[in-house]
Amino acid sequence: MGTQIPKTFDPKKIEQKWYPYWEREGLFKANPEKGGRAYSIVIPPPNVTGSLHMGHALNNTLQDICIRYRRMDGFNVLWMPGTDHAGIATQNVVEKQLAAEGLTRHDLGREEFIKRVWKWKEIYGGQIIHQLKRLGASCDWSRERFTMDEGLSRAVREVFVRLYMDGLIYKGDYIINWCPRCSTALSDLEVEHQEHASHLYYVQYPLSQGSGGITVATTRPETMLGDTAVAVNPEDERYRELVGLQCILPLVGRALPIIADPYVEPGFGTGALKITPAHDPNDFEIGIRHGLEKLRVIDETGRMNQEAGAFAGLDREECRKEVVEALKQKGLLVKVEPYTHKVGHCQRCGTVIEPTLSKQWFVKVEPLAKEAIRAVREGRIRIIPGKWENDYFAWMENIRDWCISRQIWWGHRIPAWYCLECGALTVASQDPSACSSCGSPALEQESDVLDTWFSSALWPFSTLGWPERTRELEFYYPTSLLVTGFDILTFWVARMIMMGLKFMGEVPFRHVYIHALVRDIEGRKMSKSLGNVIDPLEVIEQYGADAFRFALAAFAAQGRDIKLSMERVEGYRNFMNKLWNAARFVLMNLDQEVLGEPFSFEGNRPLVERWILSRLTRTLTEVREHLDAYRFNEAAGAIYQFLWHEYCDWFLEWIKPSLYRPSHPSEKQRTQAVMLEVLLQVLKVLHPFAPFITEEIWHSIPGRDGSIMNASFPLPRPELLDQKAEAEVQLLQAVVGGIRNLRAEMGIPPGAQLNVVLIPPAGLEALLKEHQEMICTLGRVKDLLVDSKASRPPMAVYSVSETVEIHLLLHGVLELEKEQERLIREKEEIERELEAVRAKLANQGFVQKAPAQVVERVRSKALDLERKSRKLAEGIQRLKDVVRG
RNA sequence: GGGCGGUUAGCUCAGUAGGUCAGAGCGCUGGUCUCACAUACCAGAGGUCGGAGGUUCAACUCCUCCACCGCCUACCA
Repeated sequence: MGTQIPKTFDPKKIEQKWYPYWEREGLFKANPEKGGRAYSIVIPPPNVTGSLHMGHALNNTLQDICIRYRRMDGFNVLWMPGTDHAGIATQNVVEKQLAAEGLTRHDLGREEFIKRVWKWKEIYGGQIIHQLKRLGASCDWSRERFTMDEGLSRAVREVFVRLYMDGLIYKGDYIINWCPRCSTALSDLEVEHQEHASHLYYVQYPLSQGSGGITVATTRPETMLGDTAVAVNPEDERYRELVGLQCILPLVGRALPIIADPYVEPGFGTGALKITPAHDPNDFEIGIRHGLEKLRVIDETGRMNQEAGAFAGLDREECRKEVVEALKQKGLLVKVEPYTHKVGHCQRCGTVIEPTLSKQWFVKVEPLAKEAIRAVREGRIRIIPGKWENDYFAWMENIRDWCISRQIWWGHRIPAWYCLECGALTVASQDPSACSSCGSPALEQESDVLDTWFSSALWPFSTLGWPERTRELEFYYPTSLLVTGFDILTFWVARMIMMGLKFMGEVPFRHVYIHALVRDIEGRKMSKSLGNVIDPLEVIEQYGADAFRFALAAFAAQGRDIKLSMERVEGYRNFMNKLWNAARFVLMNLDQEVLGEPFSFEGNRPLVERWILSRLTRTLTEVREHLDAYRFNEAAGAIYQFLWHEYCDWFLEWIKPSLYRPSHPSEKQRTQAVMLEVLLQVLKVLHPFAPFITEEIWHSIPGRDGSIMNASFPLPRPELLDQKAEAEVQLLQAVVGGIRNLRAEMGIPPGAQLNVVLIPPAGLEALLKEHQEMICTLGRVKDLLVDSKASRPPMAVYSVSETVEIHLLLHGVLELEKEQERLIREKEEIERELEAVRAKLANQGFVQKAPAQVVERVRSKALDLERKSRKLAEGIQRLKDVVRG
């Protein structure tokens, strides 16, 4: 007999064994020179500061499934890995480290600080890469990139310069989102809005002329120090006479014009709005429309500046209190109402954003967005599930210019130089030695760096070597698929599409698969503050990477978030163990001869073999279809169902007698060959989901050369489909099920001997007779009589399954009354069903309008039920006869 | 304010293009250590598919309204 493998599956050992093997053998390596059909994915580069969380785990599991599937299916595959320098996030981490030493980045100076960040990156930055390896990710690590690499930095400069030359990058004074903590500008996307319970303050602004005043409502009284107007709606009757007059800004004494602007909602507050163009985006717009002065009163650190007069030096929050107090004393605070509204916070540090007037660099996105919309509209890119396309369009159609400059140090420094002589700007991809305008060598580079997402936007082509025309670019671009979460659809995906179209003249990827969010079991986002984070590495530690990956795939139904808990992974750990033991069984029952021979699909086969091969074929077809459509859960489910409930529960049990007590050695070996072949195919189809265990089992079967990764992904053979065999087995299963059910209902222990008489309709007699042994084995029957003409045995319990009468002979006394009741209950149930079916058939509309196929199906169901009901009636009658004597 | 999504067995969820789709896993109940597996095997209970209308011969599946929950987004201070 065959090889022995351990009784329970130990994931840890095999994970440690196979990942290094794959790397050593170079099985993840991509080579464009080999040609063939290209299939490529670029990884969404995790932040260097990051460590693996559930989102990464899901994201990369799905990518790995796609990649391994295509690789086995004969594609020339590239999975391009790398990390993102994550400007603000990384700078924050290192600054925190410095703070622990009592230092700030300014103590070090720019150059030293950047050195320090690089040093940090070398030490801690690779963490997530190791974690991805634990998961089994089959990236081509030899190509790993970092967004601050020399090559990628060159791409960044090149893109910046070209966009600038095309007039798509400009610098200007605009109101932007300012984080006083990070001390930098942020794009709109980096601002998170949260509800705040706050107050609405009503403040009286006295008129310059005569008595009276105008009351404005504001949530931010401190900004009044920067007010340069008061606005009302032009349609508002209440204020019509005041428009054109002036009022006095309290506490400051400045005269403010009262203007009319349609933006003002008459119904909100008092209908009068104070205008602070330098600290509110809407006021800014109004300011431009009316040519108002823009007066900054809050500085980079969130404190009031000199313009705030008496309040200068105060923090924003402090100042609010003081202003309110001062107004109260002057009797100008009319009232205060509680008010809840949304306030912008810094995505990275949570500080309240200060909208501030500032000189920044912008990308003019509209022309780029137009092309990007077209690419999706025309189907050159497909977003899956399709509903996300709406979000994409909605965002792209209302897109605003993208603020790309950041006032931090860690990142791609903007390739623009100011001439200290003439003030002209030189933008160049190479460091210039002289001013492009006056030729002076006295140049100073822009100190701002670029938004991190600027370099990420280039990722699909910068990682492939752009701006060089590399073989990689030629062969692997456009990439085949992008797998990502919806949260960065706008941040990243949309921008990659814009940049890809602009600089490669072609979309960056064909498909975008948007996966769900992983939540905790109660549906809450996993977050450190909630303490509900499940660490992927702990899951791997406990249940193994394969079980974890399979679980994630099985939960990845399109359009719904995943609620994950350890218990749910456990079930899939059990599945892995099931596979393990099935393999163990196969190995224990393999003859040497079988291992030597290649499997042949030809020849006459007994029912059970035709059946399992047919079922396998269906499973393979389904798995391919589901994977091609990104229905990972369905694909996983199909494999699970087939392996556990068809291969293990029925096939292996069914063939045991012929393995243990074969009538001919050749039959045994033929069966063994099928048993082995089906297992091998399952291993291959399962490999993308569970790479470690499948590799381990693959190698434990003698005669396998090399990695399962080199095996080809099974192609279904349609000639193996056998509907007749499936129908016949279904009937046999029903009969076995009927016997088991009777036994359980009668409370007969599985050990007890059973005698059974089956009375089938004449047409089924041969089939049942032929498979008496199977029925006996699986139904645990000792003596079985199959005879369509047999008379009903007197002392027996009775059931009808698929028109086959099942009589279970009892040795003891049959409680006739009870048995009668049981049959009556069963009959009633059948009758209820029958009634519904009959009503359907009696409905003229149904019979006339429904497709013939459907009507036929209902008719035959009615016949079946009638037959069953009749047989039950006969059984009941017989019992009555027995009782009478 | 706008948009989107969810509401199916005790729990977590499938149900792809209206008619064997009322399903799975876990949990539960009863019975088994049956020579691959107790991380297992066998059997079973359990849902008028959120509510109300409508379309249709036929609706969990399409339409309308309502309720609750969640998300995204926005220029009502």
